[in-house]
Amino acid sequence: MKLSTKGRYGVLAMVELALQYGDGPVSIKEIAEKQNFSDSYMEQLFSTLKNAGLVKSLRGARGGYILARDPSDITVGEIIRALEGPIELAECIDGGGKLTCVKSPECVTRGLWKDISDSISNIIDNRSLQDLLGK
Amino acid sequence: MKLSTKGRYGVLAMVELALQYGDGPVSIKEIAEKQNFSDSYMEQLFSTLKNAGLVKSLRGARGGYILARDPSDITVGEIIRALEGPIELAECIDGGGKLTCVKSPECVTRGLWKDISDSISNIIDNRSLQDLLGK
DNA sequence: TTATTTCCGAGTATTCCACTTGGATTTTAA
DNA sequence: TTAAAATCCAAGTGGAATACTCGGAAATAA
Repeated sequence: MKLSTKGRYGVLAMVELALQYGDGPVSIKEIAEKQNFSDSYMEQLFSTLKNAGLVKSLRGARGGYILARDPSDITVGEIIRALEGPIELAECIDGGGKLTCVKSPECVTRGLWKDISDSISNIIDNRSLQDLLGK
Repeated sequence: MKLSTKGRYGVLAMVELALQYGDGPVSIKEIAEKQNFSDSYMEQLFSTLKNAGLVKSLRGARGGYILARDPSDITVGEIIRALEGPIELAECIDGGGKLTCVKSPECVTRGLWKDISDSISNIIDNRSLQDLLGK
């Protein structure tokens, strides 16, 4: 059970933006070099982050990205969900119409997966970028 | 971030064994039919579960599998770890020699991944098969 | 006007998942 | 003794997802 690179790279990239918050835009190239990521891959992640409203972009030379809100106001949960989709260990809960769990009502593991998802959410939704840098 | 079918099927299969604990061996065919899984795929999972010491097998006609211990003494954590490997969201912690996280000491996200892993472990290591059936 | 940057859509190599296949062996029951 | 039922074992496979790359177009600062 592992997070994909999207989530991991994404959080680290956002940390980089948080570090330079208030100092103008940071380019993908700079972030990619610092963290040793592929910059064309980073582009994709930032496109997603932008659509999610977590960053703003400035095009052209000297352009780049800045956080859309204060680092204390952006949680890890928002970043991860934007890049990886919702936190659900099994798709037995909400109605995707999948036949995976027809017997969802009587399923004994359903509560288990929900408890785990909730506990993950509880952590990531209560940790901001500021928290990661801070204490 | 989703659990693979190994973990999900595995826990459900073990629940099936727990339900019939004390009534002699249960065959893969029976479990697969009940849960609507592929039985040849189930075979693989049970092979792993057996190597992990969670089930015992009885070969030949009228054979099958039984839990190696009491349902109250087998945790969901043991099952999931046997089938899915260790719970680690990123491989920055223990020394696999991977170059992924050379700067592990100063990595700000390291504590985050660890906190999440710990909270997952806390749930799955404290929930037994008995718990799943019971209350 | 040229460098630099984001933007966008598509393509691709590799890995992983979720199985399947084809047997060999063990045991029970007729 | 033989047939059926079951585990055991190793390998193969198709499809999907991951982790990228590539080729431009558009915007902006110097």
